Amino acid sequence: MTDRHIDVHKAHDHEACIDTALARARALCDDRDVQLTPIREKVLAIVWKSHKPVGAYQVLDELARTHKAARPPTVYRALDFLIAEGLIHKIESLNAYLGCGEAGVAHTSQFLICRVCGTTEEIVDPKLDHALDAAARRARFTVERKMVEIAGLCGRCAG
Amino acid sequence: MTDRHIDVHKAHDHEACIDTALARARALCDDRDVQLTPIREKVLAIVWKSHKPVGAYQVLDELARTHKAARPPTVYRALDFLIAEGLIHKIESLNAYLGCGEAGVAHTSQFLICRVCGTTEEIVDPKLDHALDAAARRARFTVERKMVEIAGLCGRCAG
DNA sequence: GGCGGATTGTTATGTTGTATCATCGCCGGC
DNA sequence: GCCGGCGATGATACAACATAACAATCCGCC
Repeated sequence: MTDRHIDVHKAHDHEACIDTALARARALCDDRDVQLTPIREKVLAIVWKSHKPVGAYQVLDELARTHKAARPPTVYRALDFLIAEGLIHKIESLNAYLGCGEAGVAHTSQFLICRVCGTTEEIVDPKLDHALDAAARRARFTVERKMVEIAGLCGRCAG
Repeated sequence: MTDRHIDVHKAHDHEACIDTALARARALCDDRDVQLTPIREKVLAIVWKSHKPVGAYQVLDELARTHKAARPPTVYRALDFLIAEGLIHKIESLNAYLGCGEAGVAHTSQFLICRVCGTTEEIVDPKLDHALDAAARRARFTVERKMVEIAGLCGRCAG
């Protein structure tokens, strides 16, 4: 496999980004015997159009261009499916959705969200993950879902 | 100062909890020369009625019992003030608000949210905080706001 | 007395997310 | 062949969360 950990802040071949994500999604759904239907795939492609979280109604607007019957439930059902399959994440502090760069790999939601350009980078930091687990264990808490969202300035926007 | 790190999952004198929070808020606002007006204090008291995050419209319903003119902006303005002064936190994954147990002390938002009973514990974990900073630094990211929300089962509900 | 800033009142609207029931297409059992 | 079930989608309505914009009020201060 090629290195998927690209720097989202730098110029890169984003078409390839999207293609990789879609191909990966198809493979994962196939493995799991779940259906990546045309609607779901279109929604996934829309979410992947950038490295910025996208709102559900923004997805709806895009989807409606090629799918006139699209309504809020159409979009939310697709988003729910994609989240359940680990293909996208919800960014809670923005009520928006972002393609998962680590689909198929167990990991925690950890994000760096640039306040200026909106670009949101998913990071995978085992030490941070371990610190989360340790904190929960200390409080006798059984972890089901971990959310880490760090807002601020990306290197490009700060520099 | 008495130990304010009580175990929110255990039975405790919650009236004292509220009183402490309100007294602390009054003192902090006084120090800072900002006004903890009756509306703001009422909203703070409502948020502190439990250790579960409370929605803005739930606050509105409560507030309206004693303050007929209350409307959504009334509540959101009070909540915004309380957040700005560090007296409450917003729990992003629930769109709800929780009294801050560490008001006046610089700290990161770190929460353990029980899916069953709703009780949400604020934790202050310097190691976790450091791990967040380290992860951001590694990505050349300037941190402005850190949010950690861990959802799952509290010790009581896990059995 | 009146100016200015902070707070609250008031109305309307924008944004995000769900409930509910109907319909469709497919596939396997009989 | 057909029928029953299931997963997916269509369609309407509504609930929940949040803000815009402007008016009115209060209060300290010159």
